[in-house]
Amino acid sequence: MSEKNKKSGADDSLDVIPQLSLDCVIFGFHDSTLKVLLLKWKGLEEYSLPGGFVKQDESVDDAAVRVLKERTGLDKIFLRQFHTFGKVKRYDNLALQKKLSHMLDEEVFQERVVSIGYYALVDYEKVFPNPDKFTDKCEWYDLIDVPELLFDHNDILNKGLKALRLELSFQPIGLNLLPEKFTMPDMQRMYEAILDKKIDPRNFQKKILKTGIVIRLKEVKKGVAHKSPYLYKFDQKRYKEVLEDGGLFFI
Amino acid sequence: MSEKNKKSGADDSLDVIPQLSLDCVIFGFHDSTLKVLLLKWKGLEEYSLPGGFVKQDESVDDAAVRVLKERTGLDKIFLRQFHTFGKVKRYDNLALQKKLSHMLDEEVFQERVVSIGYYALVDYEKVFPNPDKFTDKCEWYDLIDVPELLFDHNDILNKGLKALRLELSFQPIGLNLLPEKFTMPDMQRMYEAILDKKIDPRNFQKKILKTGIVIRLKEVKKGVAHKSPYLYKFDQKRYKEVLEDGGLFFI
DNA sequence: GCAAAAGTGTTCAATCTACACCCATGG
DNA sequence: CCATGGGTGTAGATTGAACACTTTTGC
Repeated sequence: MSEKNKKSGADDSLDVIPQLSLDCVIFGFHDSTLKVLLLKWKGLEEYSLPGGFVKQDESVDDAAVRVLKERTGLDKIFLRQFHTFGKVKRYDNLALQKKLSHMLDEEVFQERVVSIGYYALVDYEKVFPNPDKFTDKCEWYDLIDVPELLFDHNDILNKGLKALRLELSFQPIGLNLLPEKFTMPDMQRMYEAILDKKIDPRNFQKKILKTGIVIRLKEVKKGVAHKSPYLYKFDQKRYKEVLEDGGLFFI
Repeated sequence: MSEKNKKSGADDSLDVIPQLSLDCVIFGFHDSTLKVLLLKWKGLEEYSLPGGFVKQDESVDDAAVRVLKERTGLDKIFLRQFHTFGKVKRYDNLALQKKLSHMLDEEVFQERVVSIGYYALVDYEKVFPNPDKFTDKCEWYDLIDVPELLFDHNDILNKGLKALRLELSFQPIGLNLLPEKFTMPDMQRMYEAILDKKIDPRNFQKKILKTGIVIRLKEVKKGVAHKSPYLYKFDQKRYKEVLEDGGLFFI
């Protein structure tokens, strides 16, 4: 969605930085799988990442927070800038122009746009997807089901996923991706979904507990079939310490 | 140097992306210390990182290569984008305007600029520092001697250094920072300079040799006092493999 | 009572860390 | 010949990987 332009809009669009956008890869976690939030464009069968332009009086980070809030209703979430995409031709302008001519002016396609990529980790349950004026659907997709996206958004998504996986290796993750109370298997499934590989539950638990980022509660999760698992919550103080120390730990 | 603008220049400047610049933290290595290339501005006692704007018909990466080539004469070097700096006020516009009013138009300071940070690792011996039209000196500085820089360039420098240190932890480094033939102590001193810590020479050698990225030559370095050290060169094929595999190795 | 997921400990291998002495060279 | 930096191996500690059985629950 980032490829709108100051010439295309009307009211809210004269005060943005031209030729510079941002795009967000918004990850959520549900049913043991990693999901991404995609927007379906009006009148098209095609999808893109949520994105937008940077206003003259807001920082790029704030713009990302705004886009995220607009699309998911969430703020105070985990958001990381991971790369800026600056190729001259980030997509086939001509083909795109045909597809989008019903809602964007011609000039939009004459100017290249540099886009700053962010990824976010959000609590799937708390998100209320909310399309914008160019799009009519805003939906979660399983990573493996992600279709071909508009612009170079498949590249952005892949690079964002790579950055997330790398970051996972030396920073704690989960505070914004899991619900407040969660079980150890929940957390393990999150790691497995992100890394796309199986992890041994004994070794996993040992590692996580050693970091001290989680606290076991006195409750167990009831109402599930089979043995009731313990509930945990994050020790936010410790979590932040580990984040800042870069307390390298690998899964 | 990135804060010039299409309005400030004359000939070469109308075809750049407005409000978007790039800045390069150029690291070199000499006398066991890590150096950074800084530019001194004409008529001022102040310094900045080398930087520039992105032309409409070049990619951001190409623009960084160009800036690097202009300032150092080098190409085919190691260059990495590490962060995009997008605060609204990246520096004190008013103070800066006073300092630079003799060579930049007033409007330059009215528009904020977002800057993409790159760091480069170059062979100190092969660089011919070359100031640009805003600057009259282009010199290497020891990291610890870096003065207060213009704009937010101290921030950019620090973040670039941090990114380099992190990258050092899981990627081979040195191909562009050391001369073609080097000794194991040379390489160790490079790591020590970058990480700013002492490393045990036996453990260091073991680790480096295990990765296979260097090949011991049949020659030794002559003409130095004390025992002649062996010379090594990089096994470039293996080096690139390890780079791509992200063959995590820690020092 | 049975099917399915949760919980838990040990062993072995690999890796990391710490550490000290002899050697070769130029001066 | 001596001062200086280069070269090298081992032992102990730590960490990582592999692995299986018992428990609890809902149905």
